[in-house]
Order: sequence, then C-alpha cells, then structure tokens
Amino acid sequence: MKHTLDTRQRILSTARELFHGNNYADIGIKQICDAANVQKGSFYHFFPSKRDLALAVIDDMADDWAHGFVKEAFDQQLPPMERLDYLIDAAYYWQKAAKDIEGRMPGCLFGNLVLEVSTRDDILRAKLSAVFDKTKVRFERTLEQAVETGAISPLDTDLTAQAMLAYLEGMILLAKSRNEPEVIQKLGPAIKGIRIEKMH
Amino acid sequence: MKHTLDTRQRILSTARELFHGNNYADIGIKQICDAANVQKGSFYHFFPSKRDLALAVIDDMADDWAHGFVKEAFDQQLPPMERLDYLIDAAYYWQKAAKDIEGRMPGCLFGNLVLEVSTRDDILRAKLSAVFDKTKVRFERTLEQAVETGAISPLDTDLTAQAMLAYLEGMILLAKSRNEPEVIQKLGPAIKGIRIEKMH
DNA sequence: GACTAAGTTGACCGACCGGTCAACTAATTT
DNA sequence: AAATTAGTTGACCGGTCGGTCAACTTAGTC
Repeated sequence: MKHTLDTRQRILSTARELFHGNNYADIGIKQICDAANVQKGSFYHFFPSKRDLALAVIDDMADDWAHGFVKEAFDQQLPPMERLDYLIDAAYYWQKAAKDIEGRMPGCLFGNLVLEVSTRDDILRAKLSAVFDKTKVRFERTLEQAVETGAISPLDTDLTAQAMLAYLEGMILLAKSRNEPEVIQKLGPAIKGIRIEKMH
Repeated sequence: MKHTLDTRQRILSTARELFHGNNYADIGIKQICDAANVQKGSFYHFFPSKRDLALAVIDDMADDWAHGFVKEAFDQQLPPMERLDYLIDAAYYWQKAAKDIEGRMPGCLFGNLVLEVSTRDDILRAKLSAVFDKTKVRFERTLEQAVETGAISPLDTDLTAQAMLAYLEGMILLAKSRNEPEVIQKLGPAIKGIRIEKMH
C-alpha cells in the first residue's frame, strides 16, 4: 500500500543508472538502497536477488530504449538508410551528454553487461542475447525496406543486420576505451557500407 | 633465489587465464594464489596491488598476442587483404577451442576488461586503449600496403583501421552474447568491405 | 661461518558483500 | 473493529574481499 509502485520503480531506475555508469559487480545492494532511499528489507521484498534485479533492469532499459531513441532512429517516415544516420547521431549525443555530466563515457549497458556476466550467468546472458536479437530485427526491417525501395541492392538482410549491430557495439567499445564519444561520430557513417551478400 | 621468476610467471599466467575466462572483479587474489600454488604474502611481494597485477597481465597478453597469432595473421608474405581472412579465422578457432574446453566463449580479454573497468580506473583504461591503438596500427599498415599494391582503392587508412578493429571487437561481443563462436565465421568476411573515405 | 638480501609463510585485519528475518506500520476487506 | 495483506524497518548473519605483517627460510657473498 502507500506507494508501492513508487518504491519498486525507484529501485529500478536507481539501479539502472548505477549499473550503466559503473559495472555490475561493483554496485552493491546497499549502495542501490542508499541512493534510492529504500531499506534493504524493502529491496528484498520486491526483488528476490540481485540477479532478478538485473533482469528487471534489462527489461526496463530495453523498453525505454525501444520506445525512446531507437524508435525515433527507426522512424518509418524517413528513407530507410537515413535512419542509420539518426541512430549513430543519437548514440553519439547520448554518450557525449553522459560524458559531459559524469566525466566518462558509460558505453552501452547491454554491451557492458554481456562481457561482464555472460561467462558466469547463463540466464543473464540469454536475456541480453534476446535484447540484441530484438535490436537486430529492427536493423533487418530497415534493410528489407531499403531493398524494397531500391535504395540498396539485394543482400543477406539477416547477416548484414547482425554485422551492423556488431559494428555499433564495437564502435561504442572502442570509444569507451578512449573515453571519446567522437569516435562514434567518426566511424559511424561506415555502418551504411557494411554488406553481406546472400549465399546461393 | 630459488625460483623467483617461476613464481612471478606462475602468478601472471594463472591470473591471465582466470581473468580471461571469468571477469576481473570476480577473481580474488586468494583464488589466483590457490590456483597458482602461491601464498598470499608471496603474491604481494611481486605485485603491490591487484591493479598492478592487471597491468602486468595486459602487458603479458599483449606481448604474446603480438608475437602469436596476430603476427601470423599479419604475415608479410601474404597479400595484404588476405591477412584479414587469417585474422578472422584465428579469432574463430581460438574462441571455438576455448568453448570446447570450458563450455563458454571467453571473448577478448582486452574488450572484456575495457567495458568492465574503464569507468572506474583511468590507468587501466589508458593501458587498454594503448593496446587497441597498437592493434589498430597493424591494421593500418596492412591497409597501406593494400593501397600500394593496388588491391584496394585509396581510403582513410587510419579511420578504416579503427573501424575494422571496432567491427572485430563487436563481432566477438555479439558472439559471446550467444555463446556461439560461429558468429565470427559468418560475420567475419565483411570486415574486408569496411571503408572510410579520406576527407578532402 | 657471519652477514645480507630475496623470497616465503600463514595468521590476521577491518570493511564490505549478498541475503535473512522477526517485529512493526499502514491501508483494505469483511 | 477485527482480521488480512502489502509494505517497511534495521539489526544481524556467515563469508569473502584486498591488503598487511612479523617471523621465517633460502641462497649468494665476503
């Protein structure tokens, strides 16, 4: 009663910020609770374990992501291939803004988590893999439309979409290693040139 | 005395294996010591802190890497662009072998570390950034030769080399998220098609 | 064989970790 | 107003963390 949803949501968004800006292992439940103004017992009332929190955070972020800049970036009004420019732009400005505030580039929450946890927690790994797959599908739909409208010649939309997603994550990783969001700006445009031909 | 170098090297290579197969935060000094058959005091005789160990491990790995499959992959005897195929192949078989033994893909030690530590340890971040830069230079030299021999038309070798490295890391990340080294095989060949034109 | 320096040992430290729990408060149902 | 349920509190648990330290062994030097 009182403000149940409030508390749960407060834990969720606080954890998301902390996980994104730092790394999973370093953020303790105590720290999340303090930052969210919640007592430890309350935390465990809503989330059975830290891992369950992580799963919820991933869902939360994936939702916001799909309805937020990814939606804009894959705006159906735009010519298909131009959407990719918007995506790159959105990624750059997001990282830039975060760096201006916190002093360092957080990178992609999903990418960060994947490399950190997937060797020791197969459930988290699978969840993150599913998020990537959903993102891949958005790339794929865009490519399909680009082929339909004649903007690009036919290719393997599945593999090319995977390759573009890989390139996006790789750019963010490289940019994070230098703490320079500009890397995304410089390397980004090449994403449109990635092609994998259909096998016959 | 006795076998100094032995002990230090044993710590180093044990830590490298553990860091690569798991993640940095989860591997404790006690665990490294047990696996290397070394006492904790001895550990701190050689390494002032866990971070110093990490720095040494990165150096160690970067050396082996440069003299190992990276050297082969960038074999001067091969036509420049063919070297990239070797690189992809080497990456695939390495991950495949690791998965067959351990049951899971470890990914790239440098990539793993970058995403995990670079938001909280600027020294480690800078070190890893330097390793990436060295690797980038190898790509760049290859591209320069490819242009010279006429295998590809002129382009921005610096940016294209960065883009290829990003793509490589991104593929490994995506493959790790699915625990499927085959992703590298499927997406790999597209690395040769990545191009960033020179700005005029 | 005395002296020095390098390397080794394992007990120990305070801090913090994820997680538990019994007692409590407040809103809803009947 | 009694009973039920949802949410909250904070002390507490065993275990592990990175790191310290004084005592010890070993090897090389004169």
